[in-house]
Amino acid sequence: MNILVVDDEKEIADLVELYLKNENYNVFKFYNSKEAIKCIENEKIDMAILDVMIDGKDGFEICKIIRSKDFTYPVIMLTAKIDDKDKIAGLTIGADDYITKPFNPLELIARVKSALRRYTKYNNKEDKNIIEINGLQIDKQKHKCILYDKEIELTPIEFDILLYLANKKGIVVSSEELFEKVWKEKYFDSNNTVMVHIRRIREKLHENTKNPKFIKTVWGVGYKIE
Amino acid sequence: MNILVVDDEKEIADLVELYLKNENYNVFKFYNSKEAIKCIENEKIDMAILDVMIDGKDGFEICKIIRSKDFTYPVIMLTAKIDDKDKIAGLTIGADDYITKPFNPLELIARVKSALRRYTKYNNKEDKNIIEINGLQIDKQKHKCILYDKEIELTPIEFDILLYLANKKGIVVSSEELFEKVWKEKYFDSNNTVMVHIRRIREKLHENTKNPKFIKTVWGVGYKIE
DNA sequence: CCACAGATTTAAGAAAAATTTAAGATTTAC
DNA sequence: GTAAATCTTAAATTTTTCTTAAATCTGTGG
Repeated sequence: MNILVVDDEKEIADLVELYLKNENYNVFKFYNSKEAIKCIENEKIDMAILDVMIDGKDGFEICKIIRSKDFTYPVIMLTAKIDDKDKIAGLTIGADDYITKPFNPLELIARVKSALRRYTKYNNKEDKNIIEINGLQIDKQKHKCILYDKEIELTPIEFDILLYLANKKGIVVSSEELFEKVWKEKYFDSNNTVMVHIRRIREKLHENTKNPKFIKTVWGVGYKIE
Repeated sequence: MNILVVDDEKEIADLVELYLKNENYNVFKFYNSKEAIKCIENEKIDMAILDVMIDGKDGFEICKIIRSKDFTYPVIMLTAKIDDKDKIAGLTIGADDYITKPFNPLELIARVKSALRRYTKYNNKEDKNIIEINGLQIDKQKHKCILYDKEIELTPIEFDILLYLANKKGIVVSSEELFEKVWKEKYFDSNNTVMVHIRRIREKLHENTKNPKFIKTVWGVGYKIE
């Protein structure tokens, strides 16, 4: 992991470098913005730690440059101020976190790790938008359903039913509840439309009729997915 | 842990999101109440942080909606005012805590953690949804019965009978009471349907016929579980 | 130890719940 | 405005569960 560190206060920059190297990160350290900007263009950077440099505002500038070049890695700003407004300003130009000086070394490391964790996790998968159950992936955002790497085409209602069940993984849901949540209407008796949809979903998921793997029937109660 | 954040001030919402993500919470963030309300219905939320939005009162409304849908997760309100009356109003509609802006990030996180700790402790797993008796677990929500880590498949009536007995652990229940509670009908004489069900439950629980471990017969009175 | 009331077992038919099917209605997309 | 896709309805079918009733077993008091 390569971390860019920029601070015109030599002591601070050196200290940050020390802590990071201690954790086995590779550090590109600069005391001015000019060289740092070159580095941004030429090296593969995974994260930046920038001083806001109260007077010169170099830190903010560097952050803007990073984002303007479409790099998405995390940027942490260092500042002497403890003003919330400053934080807001920094964050709106694309910084991910803020650390006020003087900082606790452990806090620095914790935030660095946390930011990297988030970054790599986010860059790994479309994470939170996908629910995974046993090889069945439901992507809420893309409104897609993937079974063992093959997309299953579901109609809107089918998708909603499956999603509702998946969100309640393991919990039994009655036809009535399912109907009222998906249709947002009152349920009336002898309405087996939910059942027909369940049937079609099972068909599309290639469920074994006698022993479904995903949508299970709980007699006298409802359905559950697990 | 999924946390819903709603604030029409983008900077504040973004800031809250940042701090929460830093602590590895999953955040659903909205700048308006309309989408947020949809989210409440469709996602599994563990906590909400809402701006009171002094003028529009959207925050209060969202809180009311959450409670009206019987969600019990904690709700924290954000407000610029430091007016005690507002606090009282908020708390009476079901908010759990109050944070005044500008807030200290550490305070925010501390309150979030504290509220979640309280909530999850109260809602703790074996909570009121699982009854345990001697290695026999009855999970009402999942409608499951587990004996020594193996699931036992019970029919609806069997499940209800076992659950009724388990809820009255140690207390003797007559066939008549059992029938009327489970079937919700009047009991008539020479009705041995309850007994047949008891038999099948015992069979499924692998009860020793001569000396049942769970459902015990109290001669001339009824059954009890202990 | 016998009588007998209460409890259990059994199996088969009845009932209830879930599934399947297909046709017609509705919605959506072009 | 039409065709295709999707949804709803209703009836037939299948599956599972429940009830009944008769035969059998068991604990209790005389």
